[in-house]
Amino acid sequence: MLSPYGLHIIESCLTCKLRADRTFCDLSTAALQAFEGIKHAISYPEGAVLFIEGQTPRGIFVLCQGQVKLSFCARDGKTLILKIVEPGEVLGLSATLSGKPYELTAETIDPCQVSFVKRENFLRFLKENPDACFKVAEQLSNKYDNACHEVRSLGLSHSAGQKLAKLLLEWSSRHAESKKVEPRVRLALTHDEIAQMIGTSRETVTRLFANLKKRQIVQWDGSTLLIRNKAALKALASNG
Amino acid sequence: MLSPYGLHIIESCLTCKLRADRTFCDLSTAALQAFEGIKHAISYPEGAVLFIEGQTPRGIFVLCQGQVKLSFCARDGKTLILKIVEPGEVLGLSATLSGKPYELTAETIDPCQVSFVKRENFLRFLKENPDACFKVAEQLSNKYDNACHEVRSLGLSHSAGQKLAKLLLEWSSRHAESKKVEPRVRLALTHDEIAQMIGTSRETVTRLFANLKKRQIVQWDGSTLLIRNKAALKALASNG
DNA sequence: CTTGGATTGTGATGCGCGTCACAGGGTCGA
DNA sequence: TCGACCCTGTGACGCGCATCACAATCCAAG
Repeated sequence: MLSPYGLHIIESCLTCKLRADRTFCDLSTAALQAFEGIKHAISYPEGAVLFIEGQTPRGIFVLCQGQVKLSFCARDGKTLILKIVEPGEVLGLSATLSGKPYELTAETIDPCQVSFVKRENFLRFLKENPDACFKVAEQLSNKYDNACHEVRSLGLSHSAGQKLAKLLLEWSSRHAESKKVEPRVRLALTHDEIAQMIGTSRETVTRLFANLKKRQIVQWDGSTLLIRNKAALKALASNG
Repeated sequence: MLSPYGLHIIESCLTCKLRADRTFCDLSTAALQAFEGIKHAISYPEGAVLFIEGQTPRGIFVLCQGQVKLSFCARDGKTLILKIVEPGEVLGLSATLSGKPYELTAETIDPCQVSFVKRENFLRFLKENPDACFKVAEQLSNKYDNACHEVRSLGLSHSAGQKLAKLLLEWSSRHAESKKVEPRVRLALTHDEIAQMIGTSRETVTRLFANLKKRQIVQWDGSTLLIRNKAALKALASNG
């Protein structure tokens, strides 16, 4: 079945084949059926905003397909990207649980399919399904761990170059097509967005990449990045 | 009863009078008894290390009394303090749940009383006590929220002065003795530690304080800080 | 009271990088 | 095919702050 934005919609969680790979979705049969009863499958185009930091939480969004950008935005327009979320992660979880405002903004960067659950339904669901509650704790652990890494990177790095090196290494270990000595990373982000991920300016990113290229450490191949000298990159990233 | 380090030890969670005020500890009777059966009450002197980032998780530490410093440490010795933990918070929770290494280091800055629970016991306890599991999720929400604030502050601030202003305002809203126009904050931290909280150098903190004092925005009174012009401080902190 | 160690206060210096400004390319729609 | 728009590349300039190097205090312990 095709949705408005060209997605192949997964109709039901009960028959979803991707479920086993996903931390949260792999629930007991009973919990899964309860979840199926309260969730709404929604499709979003690229650039849609799921929620904005500061809003009172309406509920959670389980990302089924597509990618979502999580970011903080300052009043002067400056933006900081916390991470790009992959399918399987639950968004708005922390705020929905605590009732405090969403702490960041979630915006799709692809066409996305999402399972939305209203706050009161979700809280009831958790009370009635202990195993789901445990999964939620696991999800939150991962989120916390992730945020801690960002704090480390932002707070302990000595230079923008160091932060960029760390980011590239992280990508190569997460998304690389192979575990080879020279990993390739598909990269759909602009220099501006990369700058927002490491808290620096666009020009600096451009200059850093130019430098890395000159020193034969990385190389562009269309929209994929080839890391030619992982050791050198590690040296740049080290300490912190 | 007095412990080695001059603490008034709370013998049992079942009779602990502070329980109701604390997010995690306020469990159902059944859960509380189960918890009582697996916890170990431990006392630490000032400067004791509960766990170090990178260690495989041994279990959780519920802070009953005292204060604990959570920090990241880079290989070059540079340190970043994430927060000072107050009683009631559960430490090492995320790592214990996920099995991943502790993401930061926890060190007492007071004599502390702690309830320690071994990892396997704690996980079993959670499986058998759904309400505790929910409390854990709440705790993790708070931790995540907290980490997000730190990311915002580190990543979106334009200057060290801005970060310091934010920190002082946060303290004044959390620890101030009164809600008055000129809040007082007890402050046991050195300039060096404050620098480590906002990711800057000690000298910068000294200079910033000198500046604030000259402009009559803050004022020292022994070990308490008096905020004389909260509006000005807010102006300095704004944006971000 | 004295001494030694931690804490605070200040000047000088230099580099990183944010910011402004503008010049190519690449893409898409009219 | 042309213009509008977004992305990338590069130079110039200047501020913020890390760093080094001491001096001035403060405090606890002998």
